[in-house]
Amino acid sequence: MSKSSVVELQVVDEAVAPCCPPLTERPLTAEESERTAKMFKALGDPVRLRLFSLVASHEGGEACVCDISDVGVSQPTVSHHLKKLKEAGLLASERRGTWVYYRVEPSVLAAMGKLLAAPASA
Amino acid sequence: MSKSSVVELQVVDEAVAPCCPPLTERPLTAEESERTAKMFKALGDPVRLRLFSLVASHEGGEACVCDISDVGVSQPTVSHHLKKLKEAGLLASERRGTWVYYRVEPSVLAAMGKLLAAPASA
DNA sequence: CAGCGATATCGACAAACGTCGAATCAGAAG
DNA sequence: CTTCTGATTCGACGTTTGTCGATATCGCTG
Repeated sequence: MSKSSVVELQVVDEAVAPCCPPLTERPLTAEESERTAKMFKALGDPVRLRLFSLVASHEGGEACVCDISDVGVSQPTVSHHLKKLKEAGLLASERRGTWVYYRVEPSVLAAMGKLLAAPASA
Repeated sequence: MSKSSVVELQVVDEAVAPCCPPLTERPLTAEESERTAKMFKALGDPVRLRLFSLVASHEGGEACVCDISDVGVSQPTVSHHLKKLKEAGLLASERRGTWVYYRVEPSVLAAMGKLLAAPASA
């Protein structure tokens, strides 16, 4: 409705929570699992994982949809997957004129990395 | 084809490959995405993620099925999910007498952690 | 061998998912 | 205002997934 609101980079902040000690440290509660699994599930599709890596590795940490649409599926499907990644809290989107840019939510990447961090050695 | 010499804990070695530079470094190829997404997908279910964390955090790095079966689903379902985790290369199983023990495939944990490692965020 | 407890497999079913083409929305440009 | 291009939404479809109860397998033990 509003032509340009204050919020450009909107995310589902519910999923961005600092959830999770390392998996090797203590078992996750049912609730933690529920929340965290959504992120893993979001990366559990080949096309989405590829889109995510395309955004993550793009210069400036963001990428226009038009730059990452060549992943072998139709454009509506790309849009659908980007939406899923956004809903999982992994990506944020911003419209700039004609194009829409996606960028990685950095805190989430760090959180997931920490989650999988191995205790150095056995 | 398996590179392992002394295999007592059998895994699907296809998925254990060292696949993957950090996601922020360069876009994954279609093939890399296909392979890596399977691991994320395996952790993309709440019950499976919980089972995995239960095994990962258990003393000795392994757990008997009987110790981790209380996750709110039926016993066949637990078995089904453990199989999925095994097929994804995340867990290995070993039968010792009456009980079956599962343990985390350590190299895979490290690989996934590296994959999500953030570039120190400037 | 018969029985028992622990896991795994099977078969079925509802729900969720990935995909597409068609239609719609949002800015930019004539 | 009309048109054009980029992106999202909609509706439909076949496939995959998570779950269960019933059944089978494996090892131990009497």
